[in-house]
Amino acid sequence: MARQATGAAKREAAAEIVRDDKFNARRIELAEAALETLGELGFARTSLREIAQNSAFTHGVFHYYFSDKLDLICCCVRHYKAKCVTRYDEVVATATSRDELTEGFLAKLAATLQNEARMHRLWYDLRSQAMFEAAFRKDVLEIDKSLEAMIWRIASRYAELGGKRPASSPGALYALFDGLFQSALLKHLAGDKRAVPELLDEVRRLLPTVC
Amino acid sequence: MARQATGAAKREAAAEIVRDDKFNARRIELAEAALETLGELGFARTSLREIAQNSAFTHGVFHYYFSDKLDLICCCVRHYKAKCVTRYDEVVATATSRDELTEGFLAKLAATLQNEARMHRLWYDLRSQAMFEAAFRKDVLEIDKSLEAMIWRIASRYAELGGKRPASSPGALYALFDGLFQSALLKHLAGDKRAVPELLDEVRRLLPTVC
DNA sequence: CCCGGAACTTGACAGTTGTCAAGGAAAAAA
DNA sequence: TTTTTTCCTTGACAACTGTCAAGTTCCGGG
Repeated sequence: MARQATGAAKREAAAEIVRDDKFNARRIELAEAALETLGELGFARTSLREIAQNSAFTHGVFHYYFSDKLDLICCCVRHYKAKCVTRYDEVVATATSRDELTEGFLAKLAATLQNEARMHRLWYDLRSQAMFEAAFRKDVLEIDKSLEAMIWRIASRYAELGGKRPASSPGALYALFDGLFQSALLKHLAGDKRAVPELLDEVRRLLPTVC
Repeated sequence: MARQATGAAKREAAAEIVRDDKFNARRIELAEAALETLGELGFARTSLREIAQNSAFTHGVFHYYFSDKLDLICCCVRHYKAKCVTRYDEVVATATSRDELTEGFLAKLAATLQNEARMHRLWYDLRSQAMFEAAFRKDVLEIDKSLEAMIWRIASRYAELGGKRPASSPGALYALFDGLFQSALLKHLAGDKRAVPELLDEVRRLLPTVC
C-alpha cells in the first residue's frame, strides 16, 4: 500500500514535472515570438494584440501563459539574457594571442551591431524602462551584471595574453564598452555607415590601453 | 506712399515676431509642464491627458501649440538640452587646480544623480526611443554630441591643469562617463545607497588615468 | 470509447488613447 | 464701441488597450 502510494505519488510528480516543462517551453516560444515585435516596435508601441498578430498565436494564449503584460516582458528579458551573455566566450576560449582575441572580438562585435541591432535596441529600451518600472529592475540589474562579467572575461584574457592585468575595474570597463556600443548602435540605426568601422577603430585603439 | 507701405510692412513684421516669441514662450511653458509628467512616468506611460492633468493646462492646448505628440516631445527634448549641457561649465571656468576641478565636478555629479534622477532617466528613455522612432534621432544625436563636448571640456581642462593632454578620444571619454552615470542612476533608482559614493570613487580613480 | 481537464479561441468589457471640430472667451484692431 | 483674430475649453470620435470569461477543441487516462 505504501509502495503503491509512493509509486502513484512518484508518477504524479513526474507527470507534473513534464507538464511544467511543457508549460515553460511554451512560455519561451511565446516570449521568442514577442521579442520579434518588441524588437521591431519597442516597448512603448508594442501591444499584446500586435505581438499576437505578428506571430502564429492568438492574443488569448498570452494571457493563458502569462499573468499579465509585465510578466511576459520579464520572461522575454530573461530569455534574451541567456542568448546574449555567452556571445564572446568561444573567442575567449580559443584565442591564443592578443591579436587573435582582438580580431575575434571585433568580428563578433561588428556582426552583432549589424545583424542584431533590433534585439539590442530593445535591451537598451528595457533597461531604461527599468528606471521607471520597478518590476523590471531585478532582471535588468542581473543581466547587466552578467554582461559586465562577460566583458571582464574578455579583458582578463586579453591582459593575461600580454602578461598584464586589466588597468581598471570591471564596472568601468563595462561602462566604457557599453557606452561605445550604445552610441554606435544609435548612429548605425540612424543610417551612419561609419558607425561600425569607427567603433572597431576605437575599440582596437582602446584595448591595449585598458588591459 | 512708399514710406507708408514700408512702415506698415515693418510694423506688421514686428508684430509677427512678437507673436512668434509669445508662441514659442508658450510652447516652452507647455514643454516644461510635460517634462514633469514624462520624468515621472516615462515615455511609454505618458499620455497627453495625463500631462494636462498634472499641469495647469487643458489637453486641448497641447494640440493648439503642437502638431502632435512627437512634436511636443521633440520640443521637450530640445528644451531639456539647453539646461543640461552647461551644467559643469562654471566649475570648469573657475577651478584653478586639478583637485578643485575634481571636487567641483564630483559634487555636481552627485547632486545631479540625486536631485535630477527623474530628468535623466527620461533622457535615457528618449535616447532609446530614438533607436525606434526616426523623428527623435536628429535632436537626440545633437544632444549627445553636446554632452560629449561638455565632457571633453572638463577632461581638457583637467589635463591642462596637469600639463597633459587627454589620453583618449572625446567619444570614448563620453562613453565611459555616460556608461558609468547610467549604471549608477539605475542602481540609485533601485534603492542602492552605495550607487552614488561608488560612482564618485570610480570617477576619482579614473580621472588621473584618462587625462 | 468516453470523459475530464488542459490548451486554446473568441468575443466582449471598460477604460484610455490621439485627434479634431465647434464654440466661447479674451485680446487686439478697427 | 464693434469687429476680427488669437487663444483656449469642451466634448465627441474612432481606434486601441489589457483583461477576462464563456465557449470550443484537443488529448491522455480510465
